[in-house]
Order: sequence, then C-alpha cells, then structure tokens
Amino acid sequence: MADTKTSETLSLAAFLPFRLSVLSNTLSKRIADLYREEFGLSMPQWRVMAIIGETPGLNATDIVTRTVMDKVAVSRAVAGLIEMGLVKRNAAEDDRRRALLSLTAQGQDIYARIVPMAIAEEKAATEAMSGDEIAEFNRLLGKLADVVSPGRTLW
Amino acid sequence: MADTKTSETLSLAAFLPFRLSVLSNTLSKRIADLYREEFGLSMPQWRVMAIIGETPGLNATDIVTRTVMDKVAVSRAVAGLIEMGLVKRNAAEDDRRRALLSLTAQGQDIYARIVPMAIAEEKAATEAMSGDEIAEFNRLLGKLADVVSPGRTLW
DNA sequence: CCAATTTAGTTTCATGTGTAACTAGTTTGC
DNA sequence: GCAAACTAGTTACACATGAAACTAAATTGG
Repeated sequence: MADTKTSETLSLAAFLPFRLSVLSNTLSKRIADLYREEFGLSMPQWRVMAIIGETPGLNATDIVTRTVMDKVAVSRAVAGLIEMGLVKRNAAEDDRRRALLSLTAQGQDIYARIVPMAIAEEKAATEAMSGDEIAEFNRLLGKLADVVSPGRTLW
Repeated sequence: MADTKTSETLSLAAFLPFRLSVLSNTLSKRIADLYREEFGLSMPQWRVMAIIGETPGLNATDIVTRTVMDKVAVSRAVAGLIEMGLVKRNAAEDDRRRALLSLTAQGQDIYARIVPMAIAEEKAATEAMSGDEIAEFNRLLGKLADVVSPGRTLW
C-alpha cells in the first residue's frame, strides 16, 4: 500500500509552547531591563526580593520552592543582595544550617519602589483586555500550569 | 499629613509575568529534554528545523524574524544542524551572502517524526481545557502578545 | 553516645547565551 | 566605476546558568 507519507507540517507561529515562550521571554526581558537600569537588580535578584518582601523570614529552600528557581540561582542572588545591603540573614536558632532572610531598611525602600512598577507593567501588558478577560486568562493559565506541573498547586 | 507609607506588597504567585514565565519555562524545558534525548537536538536547533520544515528556502535572517531568536543563536543552530546532516545550505544566486536553507532527506525524516510529538505535547498540556477554552486562551494570548510586541503581528 | 545518613547551602566546572567586533558580499551615489 | 555605507552571517569574549561535587550542620538508629 503506497501510503505516501505526506509529512505533516507544523505551524510554529500557532504552536502554543512557542507562543508562550516568545511572549514570556519578551515580557521578562523588558522587566529585567527596567530593574537592572533602575536598581541594578538581576531578574533572579528581583524575584528573591519579591518573595522575601512578601513573606520575610524564609530560608533559601523556601525560596527555591516558591519561585521555582534553581538552588544555585537563589544562593547567588541572595549573596548579591546581601552584598548590596538589601537583604540580611539570621541563622535560625533551632537549626544553624538554615539562614532566615529578610529585607534591610534599604531593601524595603527599594522593594516599596519596585512594587508599583511591577504592577504598572502588568497593567500595561493587559491593557487590551477587559477585567473579565484578564480573569479568564488567569483561570486558563492555571489550568495549563496545573497539568504541566501538577505538584505545584501550593499557590 | 503623615500619610504613613504602608509599603504595598506584591503576590508573586499571582503576578502575571511570573506565572507566564514559570509555565513557559517548565513546558519548554520538558519539550527540550524530550528532543535532546530522542534526537540530540537543542531547543534552538529544533526551532530552526521547525521553521525550515514549514517553509523551506529561508535564509538565516528570515529565521531570526520568524522565531524571534537571536542572530547568533540561529547561526550556531544552523551550523550544528548542517554538521549533523539535517540541513543543507545553498547560496542564493542573486546575493551570495544569503544562504538558503532546507532540510536534507534525513532532516525531513526527523522532522516528520518530531511533528507528531510536538502536537502531542501541545495536546497533553491543554488536556484540561475544552476546545472553546483553548481557542479563548489563544485569542487572549494574542492580545497580550500584541501589546507586548506590537511590531510582530506578522503572524 | 557516635557512625551513617540526610539536609542546607556554597563552590566548581563545563556549557549556553548575548553583545560587540569582524569578514565577506552588495548597494548607493557621485 | 569605485569609495562609502550597508547587510548577511560568523567569531570572540564576557557573563549567566545548571549539574555535580563539596562543606557544615542536624538527624537517625544501633
């Protein structure tokens, strides 16, 4: 049976993982540039600050699970932030391996200045959508995330 | 007026650029691992193959604009694919700087084997959504992309 | 108790990635 | 018709990233 194999072709431009990747990378890069210019923070550093600002007293391992960042990336980001004087560590009393992290006064200042910028970025990106559409998009994003990383339903 | 600045906090887990980034990176990594194990292709290499398979006869610059990849990344991916014998180049007659790219027979074989895998990945990721939801998600993704990179409405 | 194992976090090393400088070919305009 | 400017693609370099090995502290079990 000469079932001529008309090799199927894929439209990359319509391929969901590709579209997601392009959008996400463009957006991330834009935000990263902004924070780097404005505050000298890398994207990993900003993520770490964002988490500590939101929930002070976490240790590095907590940050790894919450930010889905690599262990090494977190370690380096924290080291940089401490050097910049934005974050401080306090050894946990019960377990001296664990270092509890929090923002310094200076770190809180910067955090307070970044948060509105972050919110503005998000608002700018979604400006073409109605409130309902944004909610729906977030809901569907959750469905995707849930299939792709089932464990991570912590949030 | 002592307007005590109760520094606002941001929920990283609900922050759209963050959620997009985590989802996209998880998905990309999964697909990248698959292609690397199965075919020894890096993600940039797979993207280049996908574009050439879809539209043979493009040159590197075309690929840059269509894949939103870096010039250098494309150059390196193409070099690797040629070395593997999956892609061939033919200098354009009218402009000898431009190298027109197409898949070799072997390249087409691999392409034909990857396409169904890619489609299956996409299907798996969207399995929790109805057809309408998928369509809606894509539509809203387009709205976001359109705001974030206005030029790129080529597709 | 204390040796063996586990866990928190860092350092090392090998690889990937982007910016900038470069080479080669083409177009422009005088 | 050719110097200057431009474009396609590659190479070099500097930096970012992640896996694996490592250090130090804590837990486990015998």
